[in-house]
Amino acid sequence: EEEEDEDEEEEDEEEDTMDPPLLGAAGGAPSATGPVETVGPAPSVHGQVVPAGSSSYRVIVHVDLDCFYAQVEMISHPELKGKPLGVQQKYLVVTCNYEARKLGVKKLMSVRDAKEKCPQLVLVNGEDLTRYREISYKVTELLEEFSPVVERLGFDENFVDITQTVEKRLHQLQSDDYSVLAVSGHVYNNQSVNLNDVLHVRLLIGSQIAAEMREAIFNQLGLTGCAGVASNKLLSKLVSGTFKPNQQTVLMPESCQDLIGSLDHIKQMPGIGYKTTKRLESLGISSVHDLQTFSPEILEKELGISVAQRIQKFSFGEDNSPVTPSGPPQSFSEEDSFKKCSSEVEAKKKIEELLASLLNRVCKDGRKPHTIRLIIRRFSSDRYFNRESRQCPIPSHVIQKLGTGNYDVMTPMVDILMKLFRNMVNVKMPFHLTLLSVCFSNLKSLPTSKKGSIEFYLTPSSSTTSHSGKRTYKMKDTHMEE
DNA sequence: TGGGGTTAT
DNA sequence: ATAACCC
Repeated sequence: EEEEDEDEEEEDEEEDTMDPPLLGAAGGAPSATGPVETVGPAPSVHGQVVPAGSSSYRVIVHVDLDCFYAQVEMISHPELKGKPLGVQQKYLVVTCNYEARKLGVKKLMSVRDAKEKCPQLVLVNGEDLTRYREISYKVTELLEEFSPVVERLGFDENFVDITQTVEKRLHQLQSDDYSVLAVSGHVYNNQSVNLNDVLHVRLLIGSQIAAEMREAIFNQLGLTGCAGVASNKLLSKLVSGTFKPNQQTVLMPESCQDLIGSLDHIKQMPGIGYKTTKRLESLGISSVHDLQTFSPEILEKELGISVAQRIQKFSFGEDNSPVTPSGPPQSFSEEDSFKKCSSEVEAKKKIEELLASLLNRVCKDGRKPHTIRLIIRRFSSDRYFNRESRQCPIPSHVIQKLGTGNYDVMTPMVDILMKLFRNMVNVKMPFHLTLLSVCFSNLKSLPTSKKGSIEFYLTPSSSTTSHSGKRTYKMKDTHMEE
């Protein structure tokens, strides 16, 4: 076994080669599907330039770690391996390993039910996400070595656009190498692979890269997971779950209709959530086929043009959304839920705890938040959606003290948060909260070099030009000092 | 029903 | 600031 030199990807323009349309008109789709998967105005994301007018197909891999929190806990506590293990947050088992699943424990099962089903179940507390978050980002960083285009979805899933990586390998191949090409992992539907079909060959190479990704994640981090390889995010995500722990599946275009047809309810379509499902059901739409054949005009009226067009495309397996590199997080938050919090001092204590953890995290990140938000949940039988929030800019003198351990940044921050609190909660009246959360957002990098420096925050002003002939600048909106 | 995240309006 | 979506 020799090292494959993975090396970097450059601005190599691997375009041309007019290819057949992506999805064959398989499976009697009644509505006009149009040119499938053409990306109109060339989205140029990280060098994924799509020449205007050329048909574009992509190779996307969805990587989905197996019961992630449970795996992390088994790495931290090897003595737990082999035992049925659940990760607990408050009175919920949020995930569990496969030993526990065999014994009937399900994700998001209450601790009571889980213990009843499985008395030997070992529970560990998973309310502190620090380790999960750290390892989650290690996985993302590892995947970024294969292609810089990696989008996170939660802590345990990533999309990777490996179109360019595949192209590079394809062009490195000699024609007589084709005979040694073999798919890695499962092929959806057991469909046969045609080595004369350029799309098949690209997806096949994609399956090999997916296998290398999973190998790297296992060798370097000790984690197992699934992968799905397909021509867009929707399909890669759907296909990754077909063989479940620690296996991978590639979808050839001809099996697309079978894949989406395998869903027994539209709710299983990623992107169609609780609310949309309810509205679709009120229209009599419950299966993928219902959605495919429903009048687009009526759908647009009910859901708005944006959602309607997007999800109706989903029903045909079409999804032109790009893999958007996540980069560093847009926000940091800490939350805690509880049975009851009904006094201001009690709330202040909890807020101080949340804030202390957050300050720690934000300090390690290096960037500085410019916005702070407080979120509450009031007690109500009304089940879900009862969160309210208030946010405000962080005063610049507080921001500056952020990195420096010397100064007390807690006090001014707590003062701000308590003002936000009193803005939402009338403390002179009885109240009953069940959740508090603090969020830092609007993160900005420190002014480091030229580009990160003063000019970054100023925008050229045409209205005024100084007599010296030098350009003058205006402040770019909000909270800046000096 | 936890403790997080994202984008769109 | 909220509403929708994702895990």
